[in-house]
Amino acid sequence: MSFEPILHNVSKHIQLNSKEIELFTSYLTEKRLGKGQVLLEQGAFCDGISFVNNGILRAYFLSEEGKETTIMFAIKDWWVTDMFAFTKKKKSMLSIEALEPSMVFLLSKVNFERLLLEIPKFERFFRILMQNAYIREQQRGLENLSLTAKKKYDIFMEKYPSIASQLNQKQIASYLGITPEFLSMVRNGK
Amino acid sequence: MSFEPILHNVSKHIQLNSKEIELFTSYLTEKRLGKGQVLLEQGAFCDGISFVNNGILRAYFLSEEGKETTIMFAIKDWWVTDMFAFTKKKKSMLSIEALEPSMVFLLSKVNFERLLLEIPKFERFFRILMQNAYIREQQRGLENLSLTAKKKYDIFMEKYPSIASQLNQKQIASYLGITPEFLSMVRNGK
DNA sequence: CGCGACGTTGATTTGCCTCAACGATTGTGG
DNA sequence: CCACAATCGTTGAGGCAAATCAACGTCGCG
Repeated sequence: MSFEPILHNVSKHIQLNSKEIELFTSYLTEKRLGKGQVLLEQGAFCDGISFVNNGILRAYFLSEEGKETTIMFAIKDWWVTDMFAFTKKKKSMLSIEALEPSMVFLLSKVNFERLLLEIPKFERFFRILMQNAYIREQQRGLENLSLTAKKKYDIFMEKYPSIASQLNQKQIASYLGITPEFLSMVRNGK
Repeated sequence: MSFEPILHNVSKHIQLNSKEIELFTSYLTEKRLGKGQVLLEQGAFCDGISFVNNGILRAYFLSEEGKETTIMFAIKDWWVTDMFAFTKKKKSMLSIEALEPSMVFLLSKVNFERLLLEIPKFERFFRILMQNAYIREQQRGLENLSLTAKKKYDIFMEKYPSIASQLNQKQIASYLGITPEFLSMVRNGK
């Protein structure tokens, strides 16, 4: 169990001394997920925020009509949670599942709050994280409103090639907000 | 020129002493905008982040084909900027205009950074702000991918009645990502 | 080997767009 | 205060992007 990847991630924005590192890592729980295993279930409470050490996760919303919409994929070096449920202490809107065997470090809600109090530098860290997440979501929202499926697909492939290569068509389609059948058309240029 | 509204906004998440209040307010610039006047122009550099004291602003993207997509409306007590351009020091993707005579307090990029260094509590404040913005955008993105125009309209009207009442149909349509003509259909249930 | 998930293709339908015409409302100069 | 233009909202005809549903080939895996 090496903390190197998560510490490297944190060090992108803030510097920790050895005492802080010790405290921070003591707040983390290692969690291993098999393929298809669920990290968070829609409707359940969201106990924390996870850093992906390795593997690949998918966060998605399942509508009443049974339609799945993928909110995000998370690979190595990404943080993932249902931020709404996490923040507002409401039941989760999203499910998060492992698409491949994965390992995450879970920072529980309680430990998250402790961490912010005890090492205020983490306010800065998460401020930057949230700011970037906000920018990404806004950009994606704009693309979804203004672009055609083909262009959205091209952008996705260009932006996240390492993610895309691990996904099947159904998963990509559910991220783009189109059907697998139509994605097939788009890809083969019919 | 009263700082009361912006101080009240800040006090929702952090407490400032009188010295900090003095420093903070010294970093703000009052800016008055006439109806239709532009706060930020697409392609220009984004000099700061603005708190809306009164009035109503609209942030939108203008595509090469001439199609406008509204990213957000901002009324009293909201913060608004092109977060992408602000953060990455790139040229602005968005324009921001006043729909009515408005007054904002501008916190310049330089002062923003100074503020974070000099009063680290503001890291917390903006962390919470960004976190909420992220949640909003993610939710909206989900709605846009999974819902029909009618439902999106209903949700918008329910969520932001005080904003909606100040908008004409073209503006609402550009926020929902549909044409004004189609919004007319939706409204009159044809 | 055979079954079930995955991808492809086609026919039909639907949600929304485009363009154009036309009333209603607003604003403005005389 | 009126006349007229400009903007705004409505309606309709026709078109296109994407959905739906169904059939079928392929492949990996028990």
